[in-house]
Amino acid sequence: MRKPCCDKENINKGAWSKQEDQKLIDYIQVHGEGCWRSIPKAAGLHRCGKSCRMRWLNYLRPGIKRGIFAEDEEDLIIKLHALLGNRWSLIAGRLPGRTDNEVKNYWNSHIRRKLIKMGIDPNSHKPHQSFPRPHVSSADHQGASTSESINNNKVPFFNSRGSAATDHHKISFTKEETSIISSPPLNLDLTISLPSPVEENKNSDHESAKTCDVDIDLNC
DNA sequence: AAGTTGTCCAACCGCCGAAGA
DNA sequence: TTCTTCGGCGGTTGGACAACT
Repeated sequence: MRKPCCDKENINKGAWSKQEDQKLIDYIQVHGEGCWRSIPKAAGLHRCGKSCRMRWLNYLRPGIKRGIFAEDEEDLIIKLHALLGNRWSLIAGRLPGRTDNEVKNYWNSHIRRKLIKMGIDPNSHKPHQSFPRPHVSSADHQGASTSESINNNKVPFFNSRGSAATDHHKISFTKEETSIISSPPLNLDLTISLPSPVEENKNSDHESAKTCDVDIDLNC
């Protein structure tokens, strides 16, 4: 039996009060982030260390962007989810100021539903077999790349507005992410363009770099 | 106006992997 | 090598509020 992360006695639960927030902010501003287990006691909070960490990282940390997601953020979440699955921390890492919790909530409450409505399986990002395919008029998928990807039996990325995405995101991935993307079980049906010779040279100059750039052709 | 249902989102829970003893 | 501790992550819950009947 695993020990609880903290003593359940004398531990506050539920919403944080302003005083608690202030205590945590004050403590971290002075001492910095550190041993979360010891922070509650040191800061005079009757909270679990994990709870303090969650509160700080998701709400109190400077630079947190609150409020509704922009269209491009939403589109990026969909695309990243298609690539990474439910790796909310990785996805959030690509959205400056957004937290994994927020991205996860937004996915579950908005995007998931929207995709289902569109007849797209939110897990596989492919048209759901039990759903009727959304009717797409010929005007809806103009552009060679869209029909091309369909002809190539590739599943187009749909953006959050119900149309095929037409932008061209350049996304930089860490080595870990790249290995996730390229691992066989994930059939992600990506169209990845080859780097230009200039970029190739640039990359070879920085072989030790921790990230590599993958141009994902999201034109559908 | 009151009751019911749906939605949102902050917070909790439990599991996992890394690090250290 | 094994055990313990801790931080981090993703899934889930439950309260607050809005929309609907």
